[in-house]
Amino acid sequence: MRVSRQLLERAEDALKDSGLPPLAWYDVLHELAEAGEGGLRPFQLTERTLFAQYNISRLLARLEADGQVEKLPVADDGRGQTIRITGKGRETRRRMWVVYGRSISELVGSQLSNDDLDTLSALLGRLRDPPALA
Amino acid sequence: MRVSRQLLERAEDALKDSGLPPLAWYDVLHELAEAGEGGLRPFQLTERTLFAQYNISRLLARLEADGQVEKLPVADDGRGQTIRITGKGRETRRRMWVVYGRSISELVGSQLSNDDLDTLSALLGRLRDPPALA
DNA sequence: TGACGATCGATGCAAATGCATCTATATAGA
DNA sequence: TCTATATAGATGCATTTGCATCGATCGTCA
Repeated sequence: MRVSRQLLERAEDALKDSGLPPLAWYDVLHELAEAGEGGLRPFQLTERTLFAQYNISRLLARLEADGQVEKLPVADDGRGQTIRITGKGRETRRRMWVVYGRSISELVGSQLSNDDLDTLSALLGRLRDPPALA
Repeated sequence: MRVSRQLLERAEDALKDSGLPPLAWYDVLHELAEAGEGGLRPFQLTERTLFAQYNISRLLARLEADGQVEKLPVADDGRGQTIRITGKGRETRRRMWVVYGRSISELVGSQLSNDDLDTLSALLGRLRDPPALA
């Protein structure tokens, strides 16, 4: 927990120092960029990013207000909408990755060998989707 | 990052379900309990917990308002104060640990062997206090 | 078809966080 | 000693989060 908090803080600081938006934006833009032109529904973003539903709702409102994403009605579900990344959004993501990627590389990559990284990744992977608490 | 967020969320949920305060309280109460009767200065808590200075300031105000800690003037520095945990604070920490400790054990302990835990701990340890970003 | 519970997404309000700044005391240097 | 600078901690204000709930549509089942 302490290590993750420290790394997160460093990465956020690096973005801030470069005048870029917070990591949360990156997480969403990244998922949307991977999703391509088809876009994603907000509830899919909620699942993939681990942000709470209301958090995604508001984050998307900010992203839309800033022209990073656009909201499209979805044909077969009157409740829903599809979120698609815009050109500006792709550009933002790219610029954030320059800084974020460098942070990861400096904070993590330079401290551990490739074998270490494989080991760490495997161990942490076993902690994903842990069983529900009793 | 994803794993840490998931674990953190699960632990917070477990505390909430038991009607207990958030993890931040535990972090501070834990440090203060370890410090003993001598207590700690707020800036020491800032260093140890990785909370921002203003965050500690307000967290301590809440803890004091709730009787979990007490603020004492400190002899040799008129600016400062010493924070000491109260009996109630120790009791809160104890009750939180029952739930928090069980979460750790279920979410982490049950997934990894002792050797795995040693390995993980060593790898993460090498990521602590990373070099400043360029 | 009509009623009912479930799901999608938004939002009012309270609490917490982040940022900048402030007050007060301490320390160092002329 | 007097002044300048640094450090400890608090706080006003804007933004974000958390919680509960709402409105709207969907799916199911009588």
